[in-house]
Amino acid sequence: MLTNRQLQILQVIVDDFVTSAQPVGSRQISKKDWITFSPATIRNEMADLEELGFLEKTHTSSGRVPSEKGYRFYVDHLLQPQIMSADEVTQIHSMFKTQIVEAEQLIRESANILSELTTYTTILLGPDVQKHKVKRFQIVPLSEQSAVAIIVTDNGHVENRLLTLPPAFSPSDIEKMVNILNERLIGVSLHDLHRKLEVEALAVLKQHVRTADDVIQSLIGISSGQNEGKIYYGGKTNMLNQPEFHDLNKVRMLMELMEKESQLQSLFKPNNTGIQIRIGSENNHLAMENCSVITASFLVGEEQHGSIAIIGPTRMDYQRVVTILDIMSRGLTNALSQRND
Amino acid sequence: MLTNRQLQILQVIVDDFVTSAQPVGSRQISKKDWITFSPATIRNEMADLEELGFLEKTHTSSGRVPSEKGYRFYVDHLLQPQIMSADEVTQIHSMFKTQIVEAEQLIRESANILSELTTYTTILLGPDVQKHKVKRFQIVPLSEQSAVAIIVTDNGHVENRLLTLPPAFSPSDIEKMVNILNERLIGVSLHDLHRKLEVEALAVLKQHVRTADDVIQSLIGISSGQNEGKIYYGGKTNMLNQPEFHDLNKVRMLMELMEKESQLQSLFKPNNTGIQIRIGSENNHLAMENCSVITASFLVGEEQHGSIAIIGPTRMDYQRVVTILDIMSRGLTNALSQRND
DNA sequence: ATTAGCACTCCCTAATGATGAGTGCTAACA
DNA sequence: TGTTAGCACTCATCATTAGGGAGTGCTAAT
Repeated sequence: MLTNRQLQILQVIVDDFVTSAQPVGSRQISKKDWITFSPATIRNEMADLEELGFLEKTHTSSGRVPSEKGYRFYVDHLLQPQIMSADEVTQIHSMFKTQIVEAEQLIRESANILSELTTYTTILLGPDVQKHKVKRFQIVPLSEQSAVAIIVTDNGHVENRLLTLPPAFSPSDIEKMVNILNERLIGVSLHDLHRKLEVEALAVLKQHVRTADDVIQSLIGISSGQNEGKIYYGGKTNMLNQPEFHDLNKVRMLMELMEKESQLQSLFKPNNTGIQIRIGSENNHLAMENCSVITASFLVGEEQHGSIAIIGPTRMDYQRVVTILDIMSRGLTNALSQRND
Repeated sequence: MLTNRQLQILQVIVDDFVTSAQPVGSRQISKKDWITFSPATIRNEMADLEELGFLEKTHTSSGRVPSEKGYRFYVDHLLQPQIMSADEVTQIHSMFKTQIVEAEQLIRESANILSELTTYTTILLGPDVQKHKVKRFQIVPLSEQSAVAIIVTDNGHVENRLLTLPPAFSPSDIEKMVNILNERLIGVSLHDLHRKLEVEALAVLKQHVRTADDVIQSLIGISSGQNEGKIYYGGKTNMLNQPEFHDLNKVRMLMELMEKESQLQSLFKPNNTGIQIRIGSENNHLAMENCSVITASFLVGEEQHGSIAIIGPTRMDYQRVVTILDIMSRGLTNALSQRND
């Protein structure tokens, strides 16, 4: 177990390093007026803390830098709720107070405000579309050969796809088809739709409408199309301001990672509710070795939830981000759940 | 007017510099086996070309580098159609040969292939939504208080927006409303829709449906929402590989520019058809001082068109990009116009 | 008109040394 | 016994220096 003095020192080192990005030395620590012991004592304690794995040196005669284990300990035991400036609180709340506009607009705005306030990068994952349930099918013919299929889900999401109609596919065929689909598939989640279409609907439709095969195939495409929630970014370029990303290679790896939408879910989605912090290698990804991710989730309606991830260097202002994220996720839950009652 | 020899030298310098990114000296030029004169002669000619403003030196005793004027002359007079490798041609054509999938998918894919083939960054502006014409209105109620309004356009684009219904807005009210809208507004372009809704529809609707005010206001929101075509990116990180972007500040400026969707239209949209090249300061933007943009447009259906922009350093392989872009824009026009017949 | 030769300029790199921040250790102190 | 002052040592950083090399401009010879 760490002594009280060691806790103090660890705390100062993390706090100082987070703001200065410079290794912190014994002298610097001793200057804090609530630190009563001398640099020499601090040096001894630091040597111990290093032996225990909480601190590291960048070279033999440098000051100390928190190790991953150090950060981990810090966020687990040393985090203190931060007081935010009145301005900032207003900035967040004002967003939620405005007449609730389009949900998407709100989410987009949130991502921006978050990255503005934190100076880090925000990734906001919209609720998983797969859980939405079908509310209505619709097929709108465009010409002899083409039409648009539309699926409206229970919470207002709209999926659509262009269909190529088989020759001699009449308007009445379309009507029949839409009716059958609406009879049988309302309430089915998009996730199940794929299978249901293939197994049940296809058989029934064939009885009523010839040449429905191709059309159904296209419809199936809708459900399997984009199978994850939408992704919103905020402050993508913020990371370029962090000294740890003056290395172009790191920047490139990170950017490439963020372009690959498929990976984002696994990397940035929290595995349960509440605020979660993943530090450096805990992210299990080479490009994120020097990054920490703080995630939170918010509710949309009753079941569905989106998630927010803030990505910064491991030398991140954890306290601040945690408080902001907490306020923000609650705010979003409020705003997005009341609209669906 | 430039002598034949000067033309040759300018051409070699641009070609060499484009591939090597190093200032090219007289000795290097004389090594080309179709160059018959000596380094000394070349030096004299280069001095003349510099005086004329086509070349620059990075320092007193360096080789020469093309100036903007040099590039401009090069693209205007020295560009020769490039022969592409069979592999590359196949890669492009194979994309168009596959069963025509979703238009959006095709465009997205194009952006990726383009940036892969060119090693530069691609910005692809989808057709201007404002020109689409309304094909069908639809309002799908979700609950007592909310509904989704859907507008399908003539070429299959779907716009949608959540509506908050006024209290006691009955299903029959919705039906009435949809009917009126469909009667009056089919064929109107999204661009005009805004005004028509405000001026004509509002008045008529008020007569038939009380409390339609708010709903109409929301509908108006659809048309004025995103008023430009969709934007697709390809190879955003490609520029990081170019030596001229080893400077983090330039990278940041460029990235920030590309995030600001509002600016993209004016910067990357060609002002008429055909392939256009804007070099360095011709882009009229600080962040693009060291960049060139090559743009082309493609047709979707009869009137509408999207545009492609390739962004690279001024030291860009103009010949190659121009040929690729030409193939690609024709291909896209073909693929996207036949589907609408 | 072209070219060989040569002095000159300037970038780039590696080597050198001085400076200073910070440490670990030892011995003195309370 | 825990704390602290003192000191030798390490290492990054920065400025300076020197050598090498690529390339030019000029002049004189062809």
